[in-house]
Amino acid sequence: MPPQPPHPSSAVPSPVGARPPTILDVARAVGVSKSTVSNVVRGTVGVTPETRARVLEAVSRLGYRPNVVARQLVLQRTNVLGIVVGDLANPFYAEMAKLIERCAAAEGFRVMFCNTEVADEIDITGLESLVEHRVAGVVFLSYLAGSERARQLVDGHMPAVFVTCHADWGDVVAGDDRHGAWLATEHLLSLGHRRIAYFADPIAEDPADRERQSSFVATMRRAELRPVVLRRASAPGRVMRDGKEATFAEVLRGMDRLTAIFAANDLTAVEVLDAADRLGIPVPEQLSVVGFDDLMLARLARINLTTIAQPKATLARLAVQTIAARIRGEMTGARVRQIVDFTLVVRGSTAAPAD
Amino acid sequence: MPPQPPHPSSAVPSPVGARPPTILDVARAVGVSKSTVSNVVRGTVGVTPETRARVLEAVSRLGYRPNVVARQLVLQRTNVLGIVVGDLANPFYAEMAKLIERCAAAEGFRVMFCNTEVADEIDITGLESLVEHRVAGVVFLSYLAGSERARQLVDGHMPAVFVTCHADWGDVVAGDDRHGAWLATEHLLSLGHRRIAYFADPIAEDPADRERQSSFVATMRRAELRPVVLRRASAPGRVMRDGKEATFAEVLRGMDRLTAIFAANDLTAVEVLDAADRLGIPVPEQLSVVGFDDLMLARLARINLTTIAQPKATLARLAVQTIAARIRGEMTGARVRQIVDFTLVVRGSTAAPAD
DNA sequence: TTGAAAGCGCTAACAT
DNA sequence: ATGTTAGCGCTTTCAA
Repeated sequence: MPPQPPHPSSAVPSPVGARPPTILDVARAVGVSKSTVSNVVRGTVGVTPETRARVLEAVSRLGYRPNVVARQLVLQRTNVLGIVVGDLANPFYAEMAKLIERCAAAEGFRVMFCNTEVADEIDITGLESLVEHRVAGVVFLSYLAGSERARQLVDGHMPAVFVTCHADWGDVVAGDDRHGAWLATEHLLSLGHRRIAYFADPIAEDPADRERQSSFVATMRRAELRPVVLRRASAPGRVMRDGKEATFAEVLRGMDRLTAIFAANDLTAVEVLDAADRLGIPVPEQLSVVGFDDLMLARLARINLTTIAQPKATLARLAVQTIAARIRGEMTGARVRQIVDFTLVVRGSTAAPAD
Repeated sequence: MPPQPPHPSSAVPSPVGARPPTILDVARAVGVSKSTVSNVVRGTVGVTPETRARVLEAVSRLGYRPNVVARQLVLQRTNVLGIVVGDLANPFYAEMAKLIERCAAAEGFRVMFCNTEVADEIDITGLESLVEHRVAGVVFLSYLAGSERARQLVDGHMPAVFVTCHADWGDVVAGDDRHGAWLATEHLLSLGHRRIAYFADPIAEDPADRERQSSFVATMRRAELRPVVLRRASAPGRVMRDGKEATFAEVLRGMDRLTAIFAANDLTAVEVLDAADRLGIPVPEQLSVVGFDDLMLARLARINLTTIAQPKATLARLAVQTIAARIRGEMTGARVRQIVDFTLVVRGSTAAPAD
């Protein structure tokens, strides 16, 4: 669409006026040296109240704002954190991104986002750009192990923290996925379910997903039950079971006669709810569903999903505190794994099986 | 929670090694001058293929990456866009943020987010920080008119574009809220509804909300019907009607005997669905609901919300193209308003009224 | 085709 | 208490 005619009341917008005043402009206006202005601006001691007042007056009169770029160059460090996130449109990452931005601001850091899926070995231009901007550290909200190029770029150059994901070359802040999956599976078992399937995340089968899956399998085996693992097939409404494609209906009603499904995350769980609705299978009467993440969406009356809640605010806080401590050099030595607890949130999508 | 003991296999992480190589390191390694390296790195003409090859070899051997901070200082401009967003946890903003980040990357810009609610005259430290970082331009995803301080900070210093929000001092890329509201209201009218209410956004009653509301009122008046306007009260399940507080049930079943509600946005619409569900009022049989935005969540089978779709990808693209053109000086002169079309998406939350 | 040198705006050590 | 000065890493004339 071509630009519309100008708005009636429009003025010429910001001719992106003369360059913003520098510290030298202020110094000249007051009749002092750059250093004095610098000292006032940075709030260091040793400036006469009277000089300080004159400087501050000029600062506000000229609208002076320190040029962070110049400061960063001379200080050899930035106050910018790089945030690598796989998909901001995924509410889980969006919530985490917001929390991290808030915590970072509280610690005096700005954030630069990069929506590149680091899974992609090919396109890590986003990360490269972050590194070229000399971000003080990188927070990975998603990271697929074995991204050697990503590691080369960051490791040894700046601190990295992995939040709800894992790598062996940086600090990790994550939940205990094995425990979470155990909570979910145990909840279903204690309700009396025996024929339970795990529905893997069709998008990113990352280490977290694999942990959840293997913990589900182990828990089922311990109960002497046969674990079934499903994943979405190419076509909607179709799933893969043991490498063989089938319809959702076949799996649910067929030989497995499933009474419960534990989904890798809430988004996947909602897909399961949708499929069940379409097939006329009532939840939770005929099918119990458990999700993972406790997205806002799981709380909606119409969804009302039993799920495993991640303490997002805690994860974000720990991640930012950790990387801030590394950046400030307050924390040195071996990398650290901080594991937070998941909790089971029982809502309306689970009940005792009918048979 | 205190840091856990180090991971068994942990090595000391990135001692944040020696400073990254500079252009001078490369120059010395090859035995040429800084300028030559600079010319090679930036791909300018006039370098012997042979020298170029030797420089590139050293670049990759030393792992040299240009320092964008230094480049920005000398060039007197950055390739960073500031994005001001009210609430990243709101899926609409999250989706827009993602799209804008993607478009910006395609145009060669990085983005720096700032989750400050610009409504807040008090806390615009986020915007201040963006300005101090000398971002090349600011994209406002939410802006409440009258934020004089925000205007002071940005106007006249760098280009600004307002996406799905409005201000009279920058370019605007938005949908036609009046038309969208007309589409929604007309849809309900054509289904036969006569007693329809508008449910205002309880959070941010911004200009877009007011446009939708006044268009709803005008459309109703044109049909010689009485427009009802509701907004959420302090307590859940309670609403304000004409300044008087009432329960949702009273409003729906009481004197207004509403058969349809047009909500300011999808999130508000979902609140209405929740309330109706709790009251045992079937949707759409007893109550039709229309939302606005077409969030991913509106598509879920369990929500299945009739709504007005914003062309988010188009909005993001136009916004980034516009600000990029301003930054590059390709676009000068009066500010521009680009208005995109909304479309009605009919789903299962609307039907003809029962009576 | 390549090199030397100035300078972007700021901080910090040192001098006054 | 304030001023002087030397860079931070890079781009960009201008010379060679």
